[in-house]
Amino acid sequence: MDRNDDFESCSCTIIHEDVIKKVRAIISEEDKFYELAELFKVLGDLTRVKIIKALLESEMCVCDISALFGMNQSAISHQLRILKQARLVKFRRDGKVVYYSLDDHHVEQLFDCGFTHIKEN
Amino acid sequence: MDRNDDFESCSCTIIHEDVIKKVRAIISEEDKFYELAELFKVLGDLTRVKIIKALLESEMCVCDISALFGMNQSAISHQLRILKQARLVKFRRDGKVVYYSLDDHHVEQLFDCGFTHIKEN
DNA sequence: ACATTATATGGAAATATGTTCATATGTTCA
DNA sequence: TGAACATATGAACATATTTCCATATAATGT
Repeated sequence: MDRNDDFESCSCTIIHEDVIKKVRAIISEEDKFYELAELFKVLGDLTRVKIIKALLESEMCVCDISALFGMNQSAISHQLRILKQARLVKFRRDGKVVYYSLDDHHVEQLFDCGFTHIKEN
Repeated sequence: MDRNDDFESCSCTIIHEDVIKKVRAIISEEDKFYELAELFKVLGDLTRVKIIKALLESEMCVCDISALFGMNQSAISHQLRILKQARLVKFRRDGKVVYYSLDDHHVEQLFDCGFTHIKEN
């Protein structure tokens, strides 16, 4: 079952070269996975998850969100900027007030899928 | 300073109370969203994304993964522990070798959904 | 028992991240 | 024009994260 092959980049002596070869292609797609990881990183923060969840219900201004979560306006602005850069939210300005809303409907699907995992464990 | 006492952390005077009321329920579900954010946080790292992608193809031992990515065995072990704690991977021991494999098939769906978002932007 | 090998783990260092504070920007209205 | 207000942003700070190093643990074979 085990193959003893020398492989220079690892000090281990037991390497399954057939497996490595099969899976090696994913390294060439590293950029793709970097983007995916970046997306998940954006979603990997409680404040941002709550903002998205709130925006699933209704568009909201920065001040509403700050009030809703009892958080600093600055903190919310910073987080909205991250969500904006990830193209997850968009905004419209109405006078002094800036309203944010979701820019991607896949987020809901991602959330549902995430919850499915959580519930199964 | 006139301040709305209901929302101590926000000094804004224009608040859309109806919107706040509508969305307020999500605060009571904070634990749920904390778990979701934690899941996304685990997926929000390139090394872990690559490990998962690799394990989608085949079960692999720690050494294989280290060799494949040209990374320290210790780094891989630490990352596998995080994935294990999130119940995303499982392992079996065969002598000295520990083989890791995926423990959740929803991950693939999450990845697909993430890629859909990335492609649309 | 001892050496070897694969993996796990604690600690340290470098880096990344989230929040707050102070302040800037942009808009409205007197 | 200038005051008031909503939002944005840079800097600073505290905390979290990732990797590496050294070493521990576990399994195997001599």
